[in-house]
Amino acid sequence: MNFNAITIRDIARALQLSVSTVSKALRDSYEISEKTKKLVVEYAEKNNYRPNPIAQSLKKGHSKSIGIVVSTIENQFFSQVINGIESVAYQAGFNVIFTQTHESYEMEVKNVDQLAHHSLDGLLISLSTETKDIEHLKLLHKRGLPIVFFDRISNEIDTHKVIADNFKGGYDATKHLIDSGYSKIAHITSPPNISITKERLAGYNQALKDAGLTVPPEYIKHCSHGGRDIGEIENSLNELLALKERPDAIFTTSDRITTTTLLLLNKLGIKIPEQIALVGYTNTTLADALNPPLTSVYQPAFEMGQKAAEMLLNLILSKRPVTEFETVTLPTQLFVRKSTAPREV
Amino acid sequence: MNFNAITIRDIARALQLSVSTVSKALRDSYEISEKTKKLVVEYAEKNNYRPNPIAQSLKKGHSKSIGIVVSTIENQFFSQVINGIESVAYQAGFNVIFTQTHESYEMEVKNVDQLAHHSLDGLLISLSTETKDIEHLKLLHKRGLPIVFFDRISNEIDTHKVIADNFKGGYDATKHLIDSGYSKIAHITSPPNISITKERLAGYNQALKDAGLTVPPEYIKHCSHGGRDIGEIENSLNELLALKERPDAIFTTSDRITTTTLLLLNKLGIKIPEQIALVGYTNTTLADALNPPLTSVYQPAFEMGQKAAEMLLNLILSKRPVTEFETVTLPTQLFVRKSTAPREV
DNA sequence: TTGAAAGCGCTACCAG
DNA sequence: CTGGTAGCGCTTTCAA
Repeated sequence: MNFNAITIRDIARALQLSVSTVSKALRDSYEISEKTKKLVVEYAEKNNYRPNPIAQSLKKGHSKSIGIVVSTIENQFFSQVINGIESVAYQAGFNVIFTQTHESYEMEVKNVDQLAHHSLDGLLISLSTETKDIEHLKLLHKRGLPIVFFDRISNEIDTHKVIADNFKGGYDATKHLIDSGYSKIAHITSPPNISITKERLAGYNQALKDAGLTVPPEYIKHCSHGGRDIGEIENSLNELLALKERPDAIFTTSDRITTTTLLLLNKLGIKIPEQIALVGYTNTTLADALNPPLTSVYQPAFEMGQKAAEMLLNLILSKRPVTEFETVTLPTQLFVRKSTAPREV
Repeated sequence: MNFNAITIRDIARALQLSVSTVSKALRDSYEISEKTKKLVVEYAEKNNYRPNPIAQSLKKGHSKSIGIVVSTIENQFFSQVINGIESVAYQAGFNVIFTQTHESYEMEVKNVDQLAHHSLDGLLISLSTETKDIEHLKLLHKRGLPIVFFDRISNEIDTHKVIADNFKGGYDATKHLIDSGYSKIAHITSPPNISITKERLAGYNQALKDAGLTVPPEYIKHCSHGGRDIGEIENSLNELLALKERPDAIFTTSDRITTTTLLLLNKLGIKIPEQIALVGYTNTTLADALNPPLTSVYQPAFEMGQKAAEMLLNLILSKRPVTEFETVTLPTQLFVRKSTAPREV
């Protein structure tokens, strides 16, 4: 409150008391008489006094706020995660400060730096697709900043982590395609350096293997910017469609890649699932209303946010240094819809 | 940085200098010799010194952060707005702190209060659907907190505002339906107390009037929670469908109401637009991929966020009190798609 | 039960 | 050019 608010001093002066007495009275200290307390509290209330949290922060050494770094809020998955984070942070009286990397490593470093030096008590982060090196985080972590990873994590820092079961998500999606009669299954995904890509890809590969299927390496497309621009998704898709051995199904990861693929397929007039089936990771609430209704791998995003926030709060509030860390894995759900209807033979 | 960071004092001690000299050297003051500056700056850099922004805030009286209050981030419109806000705030070196009201007046009051007393430099707000009274904001505004309204605004506070052209959005949508051969046009919208509802409704009414059409009052449905729960949308829709004079088209407002209506209609097996046409406000990027592709009123959400943030920053950074305020109105766009295909007679 | 005073980290004023 | 000191608003010993 820079806008000339009433301070503890003002009320001390008005009541002919000392600053410390007022401070104690406000915090309901046992050292202060009921009478004085009442006097102070009433005056404070009447004049709408609020302690200046900046001063409190400076004194106490913490700011009651946590930072969030995500790639972009304009993605249902992340907005749901943030929603979850906010809900628990709010309950605990913590503020939430957030920034977006737009999948850029440089932005990530800058954001983290800015946040870290804006005195927050903890950091919640999902790495950008470009991020390979996490020195920027290691440094802060070493200096004592509590960090919890979610979604796109790194194993180079020993701390709490929350992820969805990416392997199973990939496995289930692929297996479902196989069970529905598809065998030439392509995969459009994010860059191979980030955790979720590897895990989902592993699930995909395992499902193929378990079914005794093999696919040519050209069936796996990595969008180096995680689908940040439509162009790279379009290229991947076109390349797949141009293959002599054209895939009969596609498994996509991430909201952006999934919905864009659907959009493009529709635009090209390619019938789903008749000409090509589609299953993808997405948290959109509109999967049922899409054309066709889209079989989707859904992640419990809200719960992921809640869990991550809880873990971070634990770290922050813990009296003694935490040395035991856990990685929580949340289940994904496969919602079967028309885009993967059993293949007609 | 509560995690034992290096302070200006540490470096003063290490270099056998005074605190003030170090402070000045760091701020590149003309009073300090080049030699000392170099010494200090190098030491600071080597030891990764960062000024404690909390202390700076306390000293300077501002925090370099702005607060955002929206109903829910899990709505493409708002996430796009926030995206816009963040982009300009970031450029200006401001942090963004956000909270959600979930359309509850009580939450709004609490959030505003919490934010306001968390020492921010300015506030960006879109009112909750429940909000009728804005004393909570008036008070802060009177005390000097810069506020900019966007989307759901109030005229009870004289300040900058950014809105989309809601009247025209409503008018265009309705006129388009009329031009496409529909005449029994219903309207499902938010509660009548919020600005956007009134404006869009006015546009709807005007378009009907201009076409010489009248509709029974039962054609206008207000969802008292702005569509926060599906139930109220479902009820409105069912009531409309049960009317003896059943509407042949529906105009909906807000992402939530629009997409839910589409979902429900699909579920009921009602053909769009054959049995009932649909046009709605929504900022979803998936309108083209919906079943059927949805004619939508699109608001320049990102630009709205940018504009609102710019205005707020102006207010914050302005040396002298601002007394001239403006209300910026951004154009909406009508994207015509299949859900309002010309009526076959 | 109350108050004086120190100090969180920084900036700014005034002396030297 | 450098340093001492006050003070932002609050909490917290320590005395009284």
